[in-house]
Amino acid sequence: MSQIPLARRSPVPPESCNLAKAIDIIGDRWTLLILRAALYGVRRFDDFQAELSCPRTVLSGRLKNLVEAGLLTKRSYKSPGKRARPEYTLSSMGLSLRPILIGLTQWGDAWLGQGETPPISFTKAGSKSAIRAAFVDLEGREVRPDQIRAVLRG
Amino acid sequence: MSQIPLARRSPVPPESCNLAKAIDIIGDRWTLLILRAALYGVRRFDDFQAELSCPRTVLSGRLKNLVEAGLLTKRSYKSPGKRARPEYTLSSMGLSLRPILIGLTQWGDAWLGQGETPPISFTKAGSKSAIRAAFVDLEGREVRPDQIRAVLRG
DNA sequence: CGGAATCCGGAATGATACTG
DNA sequence: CAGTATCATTCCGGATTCCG
Repeated sequence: MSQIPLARRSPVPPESCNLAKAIDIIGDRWTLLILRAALYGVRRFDDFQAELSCPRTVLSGRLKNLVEAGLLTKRSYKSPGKRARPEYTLSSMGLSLRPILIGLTQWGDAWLGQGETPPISFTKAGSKSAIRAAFVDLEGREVRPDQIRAVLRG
Repeated sequence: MSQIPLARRSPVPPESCNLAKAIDIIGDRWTLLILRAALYGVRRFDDFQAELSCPRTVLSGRLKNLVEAGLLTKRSYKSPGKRARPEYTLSSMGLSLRPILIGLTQWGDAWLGQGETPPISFTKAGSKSAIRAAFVDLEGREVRPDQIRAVLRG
């Protein structure tokens, strides 16, 4: 099944791999669900709380971590005639996770959806055909998974 | 910064979203590191353990979960003249997570790498130019992030 | 080598209540 | 609304030991 050649260790130890650092930040259930909600436009504390049904203490801590990590920006927002409220919006760092979260959603649709139609799908603006996560070369053309090669720095 | 319109709730509740199900399976630090190692060819218990430096109990539990979830396949492997050993290889379900893990690696390189050259990069076979995670339409042409539209089933 | 069983201490969770 | 404070409970990581 696996065409991957046997190895005893990975070429890059987890400590020096940026994937491990990324996992330290977002490799958490609540954190990922917060980012998911943020990508759909949720910005306020109580809205996150209603969306996630998680303890407020947990939400508070995760939001703080995400702000410190630079994925969320906390600022105060005042709608006219109302008092100011804090809101959490995605920074460009957080926004750039979008392809990954959409990719993971589509992976879930394909493997965990039990044959049902996905509740949400993604298309190109002005088109009706679906898009999917993939790899592209410098010219923006798709590279098939079996064409991918890992190159060590050296 | 964020062009995402304000929303009070996400269009799909987390319970019925396959992203949430996916997060339940892989939204865990050790699990993601196991999958990372597996994608680089690690297959055996003690090799995973040396790679991750995690308690054997933890590794044992995570491997079992991944097998039950269908991401890893456990089978017995005998090299000639030696006794049979169990080995864990990625199923096609697990292999299909590759774009996501590579995408997350590149996200980490871009935002967490502190300006250093990434220790590992990815190219198309027979080429030297880098590839990156992106979205493509049905014809395999890239779709820019600002061109992505979410469509609800209905 | 590849686990399972046991145990412990600390961290996270979750409920509830309180405050500006 | 947007948090903090408190607290019981549960869970998890880590070490150790044992076994086929």
